[in-house]
Amino acid sequence: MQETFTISELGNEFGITTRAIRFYEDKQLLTPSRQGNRRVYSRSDKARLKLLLRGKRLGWPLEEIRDVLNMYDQGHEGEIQQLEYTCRKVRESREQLQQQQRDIEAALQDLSNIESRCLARIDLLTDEPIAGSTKNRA
Amino acid sequence: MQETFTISELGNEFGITTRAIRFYEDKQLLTPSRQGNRRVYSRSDKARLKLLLRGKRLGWPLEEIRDVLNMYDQGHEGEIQQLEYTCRKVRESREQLQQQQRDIEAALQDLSNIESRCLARIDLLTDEPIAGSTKNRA
DNA sequence: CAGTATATTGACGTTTACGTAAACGTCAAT
DNA sequence: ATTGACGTTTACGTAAACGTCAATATACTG
Repeated sequence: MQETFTISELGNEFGITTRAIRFYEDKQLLTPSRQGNRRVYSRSDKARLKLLLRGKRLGWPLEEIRDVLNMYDQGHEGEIQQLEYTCRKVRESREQLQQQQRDIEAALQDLSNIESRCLARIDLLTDEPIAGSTKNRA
Repeated sequence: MQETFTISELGNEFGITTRAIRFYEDKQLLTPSRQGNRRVYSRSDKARLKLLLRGKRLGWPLEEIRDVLNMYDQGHEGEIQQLEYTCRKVRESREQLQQQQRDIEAALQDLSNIESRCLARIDLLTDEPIAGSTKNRA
C-alpha cells in the first residue's frame, strides 16, 4: 500500500478534479506537506479527503465539514473548553444526521408508493398493447 | 383547517422567507393560483413546499427536487415512456438515498467514538481539578 | 535538448440559491 | 388623506463551490 499520493492520484481515485482539491486546501480542509512546491498527500490526508467527500454527500457546507474534521483531529486532547465545544458540535451533528435519517425514511416510503403505482399502471397498459384490440383475449 | 394560504403564512410556518418561496415558483417548483396578482396557495401547494424542504434538508439541488416533485404528480398517469422514466428516476433517487443512509450510519458511528473519547478525557481532567492537587485523594 | 507530462499560482467566469433595494399596488385603520 | 402592513415585479448583489484558462515551473523521456 502506498505511503504518499500526488494530487492527481487522489483526484482520480475519488473522481474529483485537482482544482477542487486545491480549493479545499485553500479553505483549510486539507494541509498536505510539500516537496519543493509540489503537494504530497499522506494516508491521513487521504482519509481526511474521504471524510470530506462523505460530508459533501450529506449536503454539508464546507465550513461545517471543516469543523467536523477538526473534531476528528482533536477529539481527545486539549483544554476542557475545547472538549466541551467538541461535544456540543457532536450533539449538533448527530441531531442533524438523525433528522436526515427521518427525511430519508419518509422519502424512501414515498418512492415506494410512487413506484408501485407506476408499475401497476405500466402493467395495465402493456397488458392490452395492440391498438383497438379491446376484448380479444380468450 | 385552512383551505388556502398566503405567501407569508407559508413563510412563517416553514421558517423561510417569502423571497425564497417566490424563487421556488420562478424555478417551477411551485405554481400557486392567483387572485388578481396575489398568490394563493392551496393545501396541495403547501404539501409540495413541505416535500421541497425535505429535499433541501437532504442536500438536493432544486432542479432535482423539481424532478422528484413531478414524480409525485404524474406517478400514476401518462404514457408508458413517462412512466418508465419516472421509474428510472425513482430507482436513482433510491440509490442516492441509500448511499446517504450508509454515510449517515458511518458518520454517527464516528461521532460516537469521538464523543466517548471526549467524555472520557473530560472526566479525567475534571477529576483532579484543583491546581497542584495531585495525589491528595484518600 | 526539445518535447511531453504533470505540477503550480492567479485571475476570472459560472452556477445555485437566494438577499436586498427600489418603486409601486391594495386594503384597513386612523 | 395618510399611514402601515402586506403584496407585487424588476433588477442587481452576493456567498459558496468550484471550472477554465493562462503563464510558469519542474521532471522525465527519447
